Amino acid sequence: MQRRMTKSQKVMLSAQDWAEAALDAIGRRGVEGVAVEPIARELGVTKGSFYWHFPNREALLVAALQRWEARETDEVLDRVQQETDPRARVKRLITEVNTSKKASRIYSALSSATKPAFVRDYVERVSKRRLDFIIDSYAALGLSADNARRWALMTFSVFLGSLQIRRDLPGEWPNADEPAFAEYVRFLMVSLMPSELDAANNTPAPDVPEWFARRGGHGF
Amino acid sequence: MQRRMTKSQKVMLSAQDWAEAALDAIGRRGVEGVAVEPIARELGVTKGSFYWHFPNREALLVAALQRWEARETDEVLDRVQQETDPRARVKRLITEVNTSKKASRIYSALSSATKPAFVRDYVERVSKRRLDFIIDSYAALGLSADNARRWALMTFSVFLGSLQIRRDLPGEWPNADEPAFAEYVRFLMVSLMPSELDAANNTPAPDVPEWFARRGGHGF
DNA sequence: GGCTTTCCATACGCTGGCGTATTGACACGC
DNA sequence: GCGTGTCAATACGCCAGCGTATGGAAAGCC
Repeated sequence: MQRRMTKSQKVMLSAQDWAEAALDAIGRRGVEGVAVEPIARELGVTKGSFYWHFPNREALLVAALQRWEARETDEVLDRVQQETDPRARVKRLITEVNTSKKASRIYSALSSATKPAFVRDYVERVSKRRLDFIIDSYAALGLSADNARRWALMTFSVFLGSLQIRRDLPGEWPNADEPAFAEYVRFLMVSLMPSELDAANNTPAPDVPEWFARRGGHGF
Repeated sequence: MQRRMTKSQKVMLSAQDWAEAALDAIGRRGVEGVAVEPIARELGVTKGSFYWHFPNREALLVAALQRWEARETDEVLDRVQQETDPRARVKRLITEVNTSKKASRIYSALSSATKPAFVRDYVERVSKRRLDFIIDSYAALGLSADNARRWALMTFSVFLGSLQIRRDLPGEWPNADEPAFAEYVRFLMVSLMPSELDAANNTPAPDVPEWFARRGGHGF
């Protein structure tokens, strides 16, 4: 990628560069930390540059969010969607608990943001798209709609919770190179993957749903 | 609780009142939203009151965080700790996915906060205490240390993830009064509760860990 | 009823970030 | 080369929030 430059070899910034820097700032300082002048300093320019590319700060946030939404849907989901076998796809889904630290920080920063109201819309769309995709993946295993939904909610919860644990308690989470990590992922694999039995009788009896008898139901 | 008042029936604020208002502000506007003058307006006073009770804004944040840490440890954990039977305790733990919306908003706001560095210390302490408690609860079922840790990590992840889903996708989460909610909780109960078999043979074979054979191991 | 303590109001200066206006330096078409 | 368009620096006014200083009202003490 050849960047545009001036004759004196100084980099010319584009709106995309600003949007990317804003996304990075969201990950490091939160949405409130997306301030024009600090980002300009980080980019080595002044805000005179910014207000040529954008009308105001909100427009920068929108650009960053669009960039984020596109990445989270197109890239991440496509990466899993290439798995055609339903079971392999769900397995791939489970291993996604080990996503990049930067991506997870952006996600949770946006998730807890309140001030520009439209941020919540982006978060909601991305989250819903992810959840729906997971539901579809479980449905492809032969589960009923209700059961696919339950499994997907649990798997999505594990995914989101793992991101938070890795950030809040990095010492408690096994490193990707340790054997404990691979063991934990395999543990999740067993716990988050329904058995063929679940896929078979997925017409829940009114009193005893099929998932109830899965492992015997320990007397509750 | 009798509040102190002046003769003209005007409420006298205490430092605790400010800390509580700050905690509320964290839940509604995030840590950055803890601003002295806005909170003063909400409390119906001016910041002249605040700077009598506190030296500066950081002290207010510390007071709010101390209050939060005390509540999250003493209250919440004690509520579960009253269950003496190990199995009942884990079950009680799982139903805790349905905590108050306000508490969950505070937790995630603090979790994604970056600016005052000491916030992370409080979050880490509270999170670690929660996780350790869950680990102990699973260990009380007879699981080995490694297994208790795995189950606890998954359960804690589900708990944290559920909070986030309820906030980001409130429509996707079943309401507490719907039957779907009770069904989902029972589903979690089965999925997050190890079988007696797990508790029995918890000496992992080197090649085939015991959790591997739990449900047959679907060929990975 | 003075005196002190407690709690709050008011007024002020300061800083950081937003947005605008103006000017300037290249690059490019022609 | 000479306008014209592109990108950026500088200077300015504005506002919100922090922290300080000072004054003041009510209550308690004796």
